[in-house]
Amino acid sequence: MHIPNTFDANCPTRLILDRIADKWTVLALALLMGGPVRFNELRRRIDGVSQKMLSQTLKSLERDGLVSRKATPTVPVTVEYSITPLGATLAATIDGLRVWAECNINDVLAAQKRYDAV
Amino acid sequence: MHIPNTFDANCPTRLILDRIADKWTVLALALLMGGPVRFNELRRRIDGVSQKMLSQTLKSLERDGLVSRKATPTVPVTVEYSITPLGATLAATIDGLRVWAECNINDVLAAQKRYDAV
DNA sequence: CTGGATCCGGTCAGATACTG
DNA sequence: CAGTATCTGACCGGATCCAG
Repeated sequence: MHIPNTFDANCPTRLILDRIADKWTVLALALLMGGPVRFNELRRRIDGVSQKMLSQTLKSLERDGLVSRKATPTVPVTVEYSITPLGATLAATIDGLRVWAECNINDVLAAQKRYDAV
Repeated sequence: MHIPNTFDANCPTRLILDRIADKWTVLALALLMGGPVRFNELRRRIDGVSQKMLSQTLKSLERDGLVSRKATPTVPVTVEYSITPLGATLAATIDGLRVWAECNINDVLAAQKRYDAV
């Protein structure tokens, strides 16, 4: 398995990337790795996400089979989102990105500073 | 090292994600893993990218210290983009995503089909 | 060949209000 | 609590033209 030398508009990589390459998706998946979380709880934990965006993000994740939604008809209703086995494998991959970010953020910021100084 | 339970608007993860969470960035990085590539060559290999978007993407990547740009003053000028050591570590991480995509695209598509059928 | 500058239509995302 | 509906301004990205 090695890197292709072209990326066709609808190769698997592009199809997946077009779907998950937004920050909310990645953040939601990462948080759900810790166990089931309810809607508003998720909203609180992801700083700056609007309820509209979170709603859309979760719906897409559910459609892709990466997250499952369970509503219990209490009053008021409570909804729990949890990661699916498939989603968990993706989240594990994505977590590598988070780790990279935490390890290398300083190098990136330094590079930006150097670049902007010119 | 474990997953945080909140994502602050300017935590490292968010800062990095806000920068690289677009398809062009990821695809360009992946392609540059194979060695230096020139502008138009890159353009051809990434199906559908406009020169404007590619230009912007490469400039951002250069600013972040992930890619280096080398112009040789031939006539006409030729410009070669190559990945930096820092960029290579990110690309390796990102490649995990590409691999995941290729392995699981069918499961995702099947899930979508199931979801849409309802 | 490798871009920058500009214009412009479409989409996205925030704000707000409302529902079960 | 967990969303949906609508409206609107901002931004993105494509097309085109131009320059070094």
